[in-house]
Amino acid sequence: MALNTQKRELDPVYLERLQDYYAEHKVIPSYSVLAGLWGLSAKSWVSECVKRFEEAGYLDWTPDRQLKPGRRFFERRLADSAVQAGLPNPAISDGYDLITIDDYLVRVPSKTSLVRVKGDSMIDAGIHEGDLLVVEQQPNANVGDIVVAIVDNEFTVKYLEREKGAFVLKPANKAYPVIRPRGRLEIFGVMAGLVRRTR
Amino acid sequence: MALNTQKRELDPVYLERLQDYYAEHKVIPSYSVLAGLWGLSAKSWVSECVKRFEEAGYLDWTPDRQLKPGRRFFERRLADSAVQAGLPNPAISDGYDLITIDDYLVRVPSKTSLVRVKGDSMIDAGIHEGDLLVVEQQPNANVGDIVVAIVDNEFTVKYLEREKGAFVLKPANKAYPVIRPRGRLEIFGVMAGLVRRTR
DNA sequence: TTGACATCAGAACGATCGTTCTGTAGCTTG
DNA sequence: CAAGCTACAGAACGATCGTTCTGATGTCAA
Repeated sequence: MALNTQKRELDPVYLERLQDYYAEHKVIPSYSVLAGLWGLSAKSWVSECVKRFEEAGYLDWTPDRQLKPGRRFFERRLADSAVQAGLPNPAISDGYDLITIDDYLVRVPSKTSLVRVKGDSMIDAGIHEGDLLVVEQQPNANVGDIVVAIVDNEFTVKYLEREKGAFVLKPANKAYPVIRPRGRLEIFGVMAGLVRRTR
Repeated sequence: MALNTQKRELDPVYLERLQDYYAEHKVIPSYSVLAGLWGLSAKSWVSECVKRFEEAGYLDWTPDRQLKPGRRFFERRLADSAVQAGLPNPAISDGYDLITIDDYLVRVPSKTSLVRVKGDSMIDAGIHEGDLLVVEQQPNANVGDIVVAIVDNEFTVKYLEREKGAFVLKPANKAYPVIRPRGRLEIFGVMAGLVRRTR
């Protein structure tokens, strides 16, 4: 039926099953479990299939030779503006990798927090009330960054700017005043991203 | 130094190291690798620590008794507006509100796609160029929804509105015209959320 | 019909796995 | 200062790991 453009085919169903398993357990199973998952009863054949997925970039190995997801494993079709007919076939997709949303936003898990936005003082920066701000915790920031600062024992999200040698916090909404902190400005972290749920 | 309110402490540094390892490899390593990661040289002690993380919900086991991330493994601290002194200790914190970003945004993985936003036609809805739109694929939508429609073989993000009995696509930017599709309006999906990365 | 090749099954094997047991050093508590 | 606990190290052990080899079956082109 299908033309054998490659010398070797790899079964997209196998990949889907593995991805579903991973989605549930967040872990790549052992070869014996894989055999059950794929309906095979020979580990040797599992080994062969794993090699193909490895060559195709769907699986990889840690430095300690543990099986792990490869670069293309998390590809969720990033639908681009040009639309081809119907839904794209992820197994043949060429090109791009988009990973999980979490990975997209979080670089250092241990230093990343989420802050829920209150008020509309940053509305002109596209930051709405109720949005979740992805914040990388760090004690200092650069001018122009959107920072989460601690003012009067509360979080506040503002642009960090410099004014006459002193740091000030500028809202992105003309209805709000610039905050000129007396004394030291305590910075909780820098905005690294934003998450909004609309349904 | 620290009061031993719990009979057993678990080292938050261990968890952070493991989370960072997982962020890099997407896999929980073996006990020997964990020993290296944590600077221990006895697997017996690794086993003990793993048990504590398991009891705390940070680690878990697959049905096949493989170690996997637990329910709290991906939790990120949702910092609320009221700030307590200093940084919260994620390992001992109680009363937290922790969520995972993927779960927050994606309800039905198999029907969820990401679409990168082009242009500023929805700027007044806080949707910027370059943002990733979380889209739940479905062929129809309600009036007022923000939809991703297919017009002239391209994705376009607009409000779905009704005008004289016909569906129209309204931008959230006065500089753009309302789109009145001739014939059937093809809807790719409905916006379920938004993701923006700013660094 | 006969190779050539791909797809699987099954078994053997050394390596590595996680568990468990014993031992020790340091700190607390009484 | 003795008892008890925590925090580790080290070794032994059976279970399981992934690799590799042999062989059966199916398909397809020559």
